[in-house]
Amino acid sequence: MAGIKDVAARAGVSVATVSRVLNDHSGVREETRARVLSAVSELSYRPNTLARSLRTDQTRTLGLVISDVLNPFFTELARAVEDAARSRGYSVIIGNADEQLTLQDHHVRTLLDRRIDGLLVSPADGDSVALREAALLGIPMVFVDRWIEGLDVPLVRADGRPAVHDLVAHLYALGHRRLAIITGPVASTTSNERVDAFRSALHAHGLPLPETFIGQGDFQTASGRRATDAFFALPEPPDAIFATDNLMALGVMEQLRTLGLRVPHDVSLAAFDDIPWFLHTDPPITAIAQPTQELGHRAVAALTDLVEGRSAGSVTLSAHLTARRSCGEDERTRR
Amino acid sequence: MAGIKDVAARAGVSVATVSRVLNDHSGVREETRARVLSAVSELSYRPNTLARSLRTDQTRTLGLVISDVLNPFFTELARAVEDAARSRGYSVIIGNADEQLTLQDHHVRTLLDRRIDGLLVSPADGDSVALREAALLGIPMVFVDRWIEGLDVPLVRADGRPAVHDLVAHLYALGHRRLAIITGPVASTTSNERVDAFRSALHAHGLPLPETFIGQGDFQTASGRRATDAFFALPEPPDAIFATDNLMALGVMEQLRTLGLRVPHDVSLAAFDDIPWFLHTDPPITAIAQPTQELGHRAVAALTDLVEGRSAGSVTLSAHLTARRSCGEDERTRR
DNA sequence: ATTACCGATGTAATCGTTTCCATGCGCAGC
DNA sequence: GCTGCGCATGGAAACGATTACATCGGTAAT
Repeated sequence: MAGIKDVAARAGVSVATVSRVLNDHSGVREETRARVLSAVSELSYRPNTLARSLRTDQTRTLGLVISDVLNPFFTELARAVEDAARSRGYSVIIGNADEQLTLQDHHVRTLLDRRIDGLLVSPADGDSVALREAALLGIPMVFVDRWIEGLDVPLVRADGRPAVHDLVAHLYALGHRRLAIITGPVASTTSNERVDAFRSALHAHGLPLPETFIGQGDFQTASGRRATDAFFALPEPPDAIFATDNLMALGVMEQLRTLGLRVPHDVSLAAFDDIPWFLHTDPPITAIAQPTQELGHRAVAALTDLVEGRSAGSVTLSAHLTARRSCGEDERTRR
Repeated sequence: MAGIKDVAARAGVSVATVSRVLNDHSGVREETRARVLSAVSELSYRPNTLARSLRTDQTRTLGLVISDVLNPFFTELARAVEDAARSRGYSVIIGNADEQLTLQDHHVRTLLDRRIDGLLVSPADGDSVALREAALLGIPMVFVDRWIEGLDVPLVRADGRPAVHDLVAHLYALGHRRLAIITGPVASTTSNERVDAFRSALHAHGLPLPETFIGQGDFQTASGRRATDAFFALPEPPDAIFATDNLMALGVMEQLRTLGLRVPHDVSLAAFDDIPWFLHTDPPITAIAQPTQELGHRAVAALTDLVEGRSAGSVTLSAHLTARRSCGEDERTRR
């Protein structure tokens, strides 16, 4: 591949001049610029970003660490992030942590080794040494969707609590009284928020939330299956299940099918995070939808602010309930 | 951030020695190595990969360009690729082309600018200047799933033709005679293969494939909706629809719902690419499943072979039909 | 006519590594 | 007591860009 030297030689100028043209600095005679430009295209020269970044100490690259690419919510988020970044002239490198701390830290380190300009992260459950270090080092960083307590990092997320209250009210109105929830990983901030909101909403309706109705999940499909199994091993199983993410809702459906139970006849189902398929499942699933795209855009906006030396604050958007048939029929949802 | 010089100073050796320890070259006294190593950890030094790559001319990074991250098939593929690459000590940078040639070329160029060691690509429909150039430049490159005619690049894919024949036989056995198909982009290799196989299978059963039963799609949800609309504007609509990817199948379902039609009562539906949700849609959807994970692994194996100077050939795996209720009931699919 | 300045360009240091080559030292062989 | 050799280490040149600083005509101001 041709280097800047080759271009300089071909155009009969010094490398400095070529560089000036490439970064359009002023003070290059129009005719010289033209000569350089044609040398560039004749050699189909492309600058080596490694060398450039090494010298300038900036990569115009953002790192995005998410906990599970296979989760449609994160896929959509990643997509939105990439769009927003590209329109600002940044590229994005994605690291998929698969809900594992070690993998997450591996990606954080790899990204820092690549000298990304900023880090967007939706941290997995638990304490991350790498993230703590990065924050201390002053790497521009923004949390999206999930966060880690005690770190002074801006957070872009949607507050799901009002929507969870709406969901509980909806279930209550439909006559459900034995409501169960499937959580994410123990220390997951989003999951905890959803569980707390669920508990407080139940309380407001005078309903209990027994320990046995809290299924321990990990945001993965298999845990939805296990929790469902446990619920139906109880003498008095729940009459409604709220899965705190869409993959676990899939697990619930899989297991209900195995157990020969029908939704909503035998048990109702609702999920956090709405996805296109929920409209076509049997039955369509009631879900709480987050403004995923906007989350992505806002997060990138905040991060680039930080990267470019401006300040950035946290952003809280809101989620909303989309009622469908999986919780039983009522006036609103009948079609 | 600490550099190799700081480590050298701290350990009281030269940078050359530090480098030797880091890349564990032989010929460093055990005691010196220990001193260096402790300096490294005291300063929590991490090598600057930009500088390293600049010097060594290798990044241990693979580029993956796919046409649509939001398509579950590609998400799963990307995931498998990342896994396989990581286990071989490579990282992966993903570029999402969104089925647009210009975006695809943008990503290819960006990746080459980053001096990735090799390129894995599932090209979008049409002629790609950037890919052609890259191939000519001798960048190690492997196609996965889709390919471009006339380029001498190894291809890792699944041959869907036998499974398409199985599907047609299945539909025929269930009494369907008016079979329609929704294609991908016009020049898409995979889509063409699926259409050809479909046509030849129909022929084998003595059935025609009128132009009006070929819906022009683009592998995106909206095109599935449009094609469905067109089919049902016909005086005699089809009694079975085969969508050549899962997103278009989603579009078909959306539009059928709008039109008030039921599957499989009013029309049957089948899709290429199986995804977990197909088991839980109403009704469960008959699909042709590709060995996605293995595709990803094989593709990475081929690419790393190329990168590391070995030779690599094309790989063809096979896809298989998974019959469910969306084409009507029969012995096999009843449960 | 001298000075001062400006606009266009070149020279060379620099970024953080790797790696070729040189150096110094101890020891075996003669 | 040399010579030669191998081992551990250091010095310095790359890699390909950016950029501070120097240079060099030419023109305007005095």
